[in-house]
Amino acid sequence: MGRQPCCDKVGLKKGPWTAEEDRKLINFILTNGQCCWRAVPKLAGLLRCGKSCRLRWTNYLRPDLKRGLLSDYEEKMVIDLHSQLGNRWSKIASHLPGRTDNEIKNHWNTHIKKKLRKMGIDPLTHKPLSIVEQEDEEPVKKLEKPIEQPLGGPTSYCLTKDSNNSKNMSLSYNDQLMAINLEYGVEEVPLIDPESIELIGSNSAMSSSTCTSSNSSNDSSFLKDLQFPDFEWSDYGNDDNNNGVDNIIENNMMSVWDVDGFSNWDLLLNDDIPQSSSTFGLF
DNA sequence: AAATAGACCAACCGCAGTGCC
DNA sequence: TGGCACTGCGGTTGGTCTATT
Repeated sequence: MGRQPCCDKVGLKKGPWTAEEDRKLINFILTNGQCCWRAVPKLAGLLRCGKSCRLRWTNYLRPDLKRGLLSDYEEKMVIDLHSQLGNRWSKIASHLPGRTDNEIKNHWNTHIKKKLRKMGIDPLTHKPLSIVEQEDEEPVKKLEKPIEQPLGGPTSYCLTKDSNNSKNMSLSYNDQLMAINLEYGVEEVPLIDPESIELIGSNSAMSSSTCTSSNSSNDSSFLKDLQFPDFEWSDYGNDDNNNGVDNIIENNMMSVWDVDGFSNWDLLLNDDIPQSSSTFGLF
């Protein structure tokens, strides 16, 4: 017996989400928390399948998401992690708070892959292309899965803004590694503890540039006005130097992140904190 | 100004994993 | 133990935007 489809697709809407749909979904989750996704569309009055709702929420509507391009530091993290974990995007994303697996995957495919190739590094194996080509000619030697190594280990690269210039491209692999160690130090690529991730609670306006969706129907400006009480849609990941962490500390921000993603929301919702409260929950 | 190509990214698809009955 | 429901994940698609011709 075949498996039932995740939802009855007849009459269900597909494609880009409208602002109205976003609003409904956010209001529903803020009011009720996350329950079984299958029931969400019905209860929220949406003509979407539960899966679509979950995806929309986790990849776009969650208030703890950073928007905007990945910083150099985040890119380096992604490369390091990819060298250890391969295409396990969700695992990689778990080390980059505020970033989704989808976002990282897209960024990898559209930016990082190209940069690595320009540097003469094979994005699949994280080895110099010359070596990979040699190995391709020797089919006996099978390419192995990237070996698990500490972050900052020999498969990490220096991928700074000038990594595209010919100077860097001409570096040997060993020189590149040396450059990495000089720039960051081998021990210096920390894993970010998810528990330490916090969100801005100030009232500064969200810059429009943080609304990166190119889809006009996804105009998320309304998100600012939504029912997250005095909640700041974070743009701390959007600054040039990724000094967001500093901003977070300076702004006395509060943790909204949790391992399971939502226990804090649940706390908020269950504790009868008034919607008008300027305290966005202290955890 | 229009056409085309390439880049980007949100969303979809289908399979795998997990937990419950 | 097997079937089912549900969630999570990674690969892929397709629409939109931007740059180039």
